Amino acid sequence: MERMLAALKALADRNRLRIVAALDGADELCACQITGLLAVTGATVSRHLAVLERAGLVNKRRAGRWIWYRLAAAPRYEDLLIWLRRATAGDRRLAADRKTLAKILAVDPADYCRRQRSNAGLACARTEKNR
Amino acid sequence: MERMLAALKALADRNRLRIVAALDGADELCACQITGLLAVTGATVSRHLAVLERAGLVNKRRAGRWIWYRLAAAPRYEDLLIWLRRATAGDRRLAADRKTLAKILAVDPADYCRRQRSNAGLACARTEKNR
DNA sequence: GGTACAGTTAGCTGTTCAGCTAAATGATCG
DNA sequence: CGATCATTTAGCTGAACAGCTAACTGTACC
Repeated sequence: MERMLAALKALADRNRLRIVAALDGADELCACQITGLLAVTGATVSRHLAVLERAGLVNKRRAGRWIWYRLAAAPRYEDLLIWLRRATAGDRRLAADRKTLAKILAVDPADYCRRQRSNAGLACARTEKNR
Repeated sequence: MERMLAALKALADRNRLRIVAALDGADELCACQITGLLAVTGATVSRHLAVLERAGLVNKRRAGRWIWYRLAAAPRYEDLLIWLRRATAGDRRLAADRKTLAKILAVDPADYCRRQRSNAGLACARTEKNR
């Protein structure tokens, strides 16, 4: 029950749900790309990713300076993800996220991270409002 | 996304998860029986049930003095419940709840509610600890 | 080795929320 | 009607937690 509750609590947050949906579309993203997508601080994203990892929902992989995250292939969460996909099917916010993510993925990750650091407000970030 | 988040938040609480599991076993329960099961205040149970109802997870039905709750038959939450059943399959706490619930259901509801009011600590309540 | 860089951790603030008690509501029964 | 009973609402307290800034930890590149 604890593990299950951890998973539900991990998903019961708007930004973490957006992260999971994004990872479900693109299969691997670095923390920096997710930061750009959500338009929140890197520190905040880092904590969200830690919550998702502790719940066993995502895995991380270090590659040099970057850390890449992907959805965990846990049979335990198979049905949950199936529900999640259906329930998010027509969602506007997530549709917008997919468009933003496509723009982010079109750029080389190294360039994207550098640009994000120098210029806090990117195209994707400017159009989003949190809360 | 809002409705979905509401459902996830509703389930991301130990006692509400116990309520849903209980309703999934016995198909209809009155607030008083749930209060006995969880061993918390009636006021607390009432708020939990309101959260579950607002999320569309349960329905209520008034019958005289009592109010009966049951799981909503919403296709929207079908897959979620499927996952929930599998994920809770071997859970000890919920197994204990099922035993307690059997005892509660063995008594006439009217008697049960009256007895609960006069004597705060019932057999089922004494053996449970919250948090 | 020093600098720059990706990500994390620490510490703060404001909000949300689960639990309680006490008062209110709605329904039955004498 | 008045009493009683099942449930809800109001108001409180303490814990959990999302967001931020600033300081730290590794890693790569010069």
